[in-house]
Amino acid sequence: MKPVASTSEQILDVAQSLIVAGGYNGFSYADIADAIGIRKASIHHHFPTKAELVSALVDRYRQRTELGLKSLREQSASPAAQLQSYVDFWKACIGNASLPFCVCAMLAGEIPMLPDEVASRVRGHFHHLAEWLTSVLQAGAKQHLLRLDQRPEQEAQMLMAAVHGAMLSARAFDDPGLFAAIVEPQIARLRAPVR
Amino acid sequence: MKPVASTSEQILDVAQSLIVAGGYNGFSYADIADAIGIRKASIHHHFPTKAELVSALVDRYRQRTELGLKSLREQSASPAAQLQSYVDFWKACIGNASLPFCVCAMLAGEIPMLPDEVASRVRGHFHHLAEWLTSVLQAGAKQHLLRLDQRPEQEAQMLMAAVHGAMLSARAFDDPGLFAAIVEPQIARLRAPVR
DNA sequence: GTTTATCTATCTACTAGTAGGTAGACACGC
DNA sequence: GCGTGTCTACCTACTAGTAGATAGATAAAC
Repeated sequence: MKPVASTSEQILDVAQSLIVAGGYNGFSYADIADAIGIRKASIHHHFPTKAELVSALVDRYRQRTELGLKSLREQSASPAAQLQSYVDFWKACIGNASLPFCVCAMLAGEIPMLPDEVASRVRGHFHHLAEWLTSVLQAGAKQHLLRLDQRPEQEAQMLMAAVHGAMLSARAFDDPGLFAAIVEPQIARLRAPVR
Repeated sequence: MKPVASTSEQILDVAQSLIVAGGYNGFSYADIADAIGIRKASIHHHFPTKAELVSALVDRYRQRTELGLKSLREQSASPAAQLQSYVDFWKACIGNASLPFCVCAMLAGEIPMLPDEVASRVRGHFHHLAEWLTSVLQAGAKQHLLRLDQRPEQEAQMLMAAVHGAMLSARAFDDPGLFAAIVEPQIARLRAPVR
């Protein structure tokens, strides 16, 4: 039996799925209130302003991501396996529609009109993810398990863009399988043995 | 001297730049009215509903894209040069901040909550772009000027995702140069002579 | 052990402002 | 005169956010 989530966690859960569907301006306090059966004012008790709510959401999202990526590095044997696990995570999310888009990718598109406190957190997530990918690629190259055509930082950026672009295409073409079709060859290219 | 644009064109111009900044829910009739110095009601005269306005905008955007891509195929010598010109177009847009994001890429992220008439048009743009890229890649492969690791349709999807992902990263990292840094190696990979 | 005070989470009811959209009048050009 | 475009003035629904009340839990004071 899963313990009942606290109200503030429930609020963040609903807000997350609404943001994934429609971005920062795509949901309202009323939407959340209706979804979990409380009043709008109760949400303001937990998160006084919308900017604070979304900031808290991004903080939680980043904390979970950091935890996930860290345990990935500890559990997965090789850098190649780590990359694959990262991609597999999103493949599963998009496949079963549980989290069919990265919250921060969604928000990043709206950066020009996001409250500063939210925008800077979204940028933080991008920087963190880029660093993680860079270090994995670097380790793989050092062990001669991955073949990089570019500097690790640049390969990391390319991979990240591929992942986010693939999420968008999967949505635009309404084809979850498209995500893997786009991302897998990129991984395969890195994994290919030195020729 | 550039002729003064018609009111409805001005409305679409402003709407486009507002959507590029914040998506479908990131602008209002009032924003447009303020920007071009007319009243909200006048906008409703030209575009009765918001869904119609954005639909017209996407139609115009697609028409311009089709024209641009068609003339690209006619003017540019080789398929490789055509790909490069396509990428250079976006490089310039992002560099001088004139159109630092594809309208349809922005809207595609919000597809789950877009009005149907808008969503289907956005999907149409994605399909059209994928077809154009596919045919260019196919021609390049036939002439042995491009080296494809995957089927042309799949290479087209990969390139498209790279372009959209690169737009997002350029925005998230607030670094226009990042777009080229991500996309150029992908083009270079295709252009590389057969080994 | 009862009283008093404080804290937490919720509620109802409200605010000012904004959303998209409408009705009807006015002016201009063909 | 009729169509086109713009205006003022308005509408209803919804926005984020606030005020103030209530109920229950916790804890300190006597």
